[in-house]
This record gives sequence, structure tokens and C-alpha cells, in this order.
Amino acid sequence: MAKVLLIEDDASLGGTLAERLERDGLTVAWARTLRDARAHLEAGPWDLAIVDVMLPDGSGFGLAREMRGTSATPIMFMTALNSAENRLEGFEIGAEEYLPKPFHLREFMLRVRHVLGRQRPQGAIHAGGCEINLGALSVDRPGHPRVFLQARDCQVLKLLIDSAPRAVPRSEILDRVWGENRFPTPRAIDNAIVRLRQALGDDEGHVIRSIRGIGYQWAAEAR
Amino acid sequence: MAKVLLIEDDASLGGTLAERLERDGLTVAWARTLRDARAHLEAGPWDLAIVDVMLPDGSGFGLAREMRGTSATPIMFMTALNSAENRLEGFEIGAEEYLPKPFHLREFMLRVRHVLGRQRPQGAIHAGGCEINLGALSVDRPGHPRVFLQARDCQVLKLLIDSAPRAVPRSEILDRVWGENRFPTPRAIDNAIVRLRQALGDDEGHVIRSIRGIGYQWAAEAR
DNA sequence: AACGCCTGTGACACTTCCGTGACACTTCCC
DNA sequence: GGGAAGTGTCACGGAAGTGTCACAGGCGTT
Repeated sequence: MAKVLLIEDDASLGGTLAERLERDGLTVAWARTLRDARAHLEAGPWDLAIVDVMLPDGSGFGLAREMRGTSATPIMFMTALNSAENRLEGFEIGAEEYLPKPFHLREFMLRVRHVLGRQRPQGAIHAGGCEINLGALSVDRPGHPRVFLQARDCQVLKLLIDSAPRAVPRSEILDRVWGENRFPTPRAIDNAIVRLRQALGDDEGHVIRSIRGIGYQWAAEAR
Repeated sequence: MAKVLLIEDDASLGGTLAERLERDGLTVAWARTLRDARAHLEAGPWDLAIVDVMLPDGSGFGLAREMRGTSATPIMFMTALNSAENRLEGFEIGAEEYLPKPFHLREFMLRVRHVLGRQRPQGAIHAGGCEINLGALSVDRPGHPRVFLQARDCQVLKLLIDSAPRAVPRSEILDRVWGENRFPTPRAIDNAIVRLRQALGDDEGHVIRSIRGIGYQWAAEAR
């Protein structure tokens, strides 16, 4: 049973959407303000956050940025702001979907289903004796205390896992995690990899494989 | 690498997009009409079709409906038609993405990679009892442990496979793998071939055939 | 204002690739 | 059959790419 957090200030629209989601068997919480939303986010892991961008006490974009620091919950924006710039901003933050208002209820549900449907089996990824929980940014390993990943590192990890078994070039990692207008040192990537390997207990590069001259590869399943 | 079919009648936009896609290492075919697109669709399997909706000889929606009958290729629409009704129609047909014009190139690429990234089966090549995965730079052979190719060798292999059944002259290999401004010893190529043959278990040069005085040829399918 | 945490930088050690050169071998042509 | 040109094979070593660490800047929090 998937859990959805709906963040929408308009009473009429919010009610309609919540009802429709529930009718499809989803568990829905409905927040009307950023404040409210933050409280819900603290409370539990969510399978999807549906975020209206213009809220009475601030912007949904800001909220989404905060979320990216603490979890990998998929985000779907829903807004009347539909310029190329607005959309790009949304996707840069890491949104899964960007739904322009107005929309038909049917399109709404299709997209929700779409996001939920392509999620990896919520729960955890198992690799080399680790249990990785991307939603909570945590890694559990028998005999070790729980480790929390950092936001940036987690984005790298997610990219590698999503791309597996393909090797991901360093340039693509830079582009997709850092953005194309930033030019950090090559060490920035290495550092993220080091931290990930530490967290995963991957001393020998068997889980995250280095490919000299190319980039990195998620190689856990191959073992 | 992934194969993308771009269907767009505008010469300027189409050129820009095709170029950008290729820069990311994708194989691109560009069709300007429905007619043209159908021909390409018949020709081969595609990992993604990017479809402009308004084309000189008809609607992209119609084409997409035809495609849905015959293949599961993901479709991404790209159009100035951005009403709720239009979008709904697009998703009802089964589109993966619906990108409104105008858009930023960066948004375009983010969405393309989004779709490609979540596709599981990366086509592997089977040759002489081997399974070659160019994306993962790996070769599997029954009865043997998995072998990993090196970056440069893999480029050579890719070139040979892409060019098959044509024989590729040594000079062309040099140009396209090493670059025009580098002049390594002829041995550099031989070495790459040796390593490849070892990886493929091709002791007798039946998979990668030497053509004296010319170059090399991917001859696996001919067997 | 001081503190803490995340994240990128720079320096350095280290590993690995892969190009070189020497030599044996094959193929082609006279 | 003999020579020459082209190719197969191998060990070696320079250099490019990567691992690792300490530290500093930035940002939000206390």
C-alpha cells in the first residue's frame, strides 16, 4: 500500500485529488501549508510527494530542496507555472514529474501511477550483505551501526543503481548530479565514491567498480 | 549504446537535438516526415522514439498509435500543443514523457536520460558463444569467469561491431579511436586486438578477422 | 557569533593502463 | 624458395588516472 503526501492549499482541488487517490487504494495525507508538510515529512517515509509550488507560506521548490537533503522520496510538482525555466528548475531539483495546471484528473492519476509503478521495490536494495534504503538515505549492515548517506552521495548512488549494469561516465555523473554549469575538481566525484564505499563496506571496489578512463559502475548484482 | 529515433520536421531544432543526443553517446536517426519515420521503425528496434506531434504529412499521435500495436518502444512526445486535453491524449496512447515546446535543451536531455535510464535490458551482443555487453564493458562466456574489457579496447570493439560487415582499415581505427593527431606505433592496434581476442576466446581469428594490408573485420555473424 | 555539518579542494601516493620496442611468425609476390 | 612486408606476441616502464587524506569555505543552526 503506497503512501502519498499531497501538499496543496486549494481546498476544493486538494479534496478532489485526495479522494481520487484514496479511491485507488493509496494512503493519502493532505497538507495545506509548508509547515504542515514538514511535520508530515518528519513523521514517516513516503512513496511519493505531490507538491503544489505556490503555497501560502512559501514555495514548493524550497521545500523540495530541503527534502532532497533528507530523503530520496520521489517528487511530483503540480503548478500553474509552466515556462521552460520553471520546469527546468523543477527537474534540476530532482523532480520525477512536473504536471502543469490545469489538468484532467485522469492525467493526474496516470502520472501518479507512472511514478509509483516504476519505483524500485520500496523497502531496500540488498548488495553485498548491505541493506540500502534510498528513501531514508540509510545503510544497514549486520554487525555495524546504521550509517546515513549524505544527499550528494546518495544522488550518485541512485544514478549508478538506476543505470546498472551500464558503466556511467564521470562526465555524465557530473552533469546529472552536479549540473552542467558547475565544474568541480575530479576529486569531488572520487570523494563521493570513497564515502559510499565506506558506507557499503566495499573495500575492494566490488560493489561500486571503478572503470579506469570511463567512470563507475554498480556491480553488486554481478557477484 | 542506446538507439534513438528522432522525428521532427523543423530542420534547425532537429539538428540541434540530434547533435546534442549524439554528444551524449547515443545513436540517433532523424526522420522529418511520418513516411520517413515508418521506414526507420521497420528497419530496427529502437530504445526511444522522440515524436513531434505536428508533422507535414500527419499527426505524431497517429504514428504513436500504430507503434503501440507493433512494439513497446518508449515514446516521448514533443509539441507546442499543451492543453490538458492534448496531454491526456498523449498519455492515453501510452507515452512515457510529454515535453511541451518551448523547452530548454537541458530539460530535454534530462527527460531523455530519465526514460533511457529506467530501461532495464541493455542489449547484449551474442557472438561465438560470448555475451558482450558494451555498456558494462564486460564479456561473459559459459565456463569462464566474467572478463572486463579496457576502455580503449572497448572503443575498438565497438567500432568494429558498428561497422560490420565492412572491414575497417587500420588508418580508420587510428583516426576514430586514437584521434587524428596521435600517431602511435602500429603495435598499439595489434595489442588491442590481441587483448580483445583473448577476452572473446577467439584463438583463431574467426570472430575478429585480420585482413592483411587492410585492417580488421567483425566476422562473428558470418559463422 | 560561534558552532557543526556537508562538500569541494589540493597535495601526494599509488595503481593500472596501454604504447613501445624487440623478435618470431605468416603471407604474399617475384 | 626466398625475401620483404605485414602481423602476432610478449615484457617492460612511463604517465595518466584514481584513492586517500587533511583542511577550508559555506550554509544553516544554536
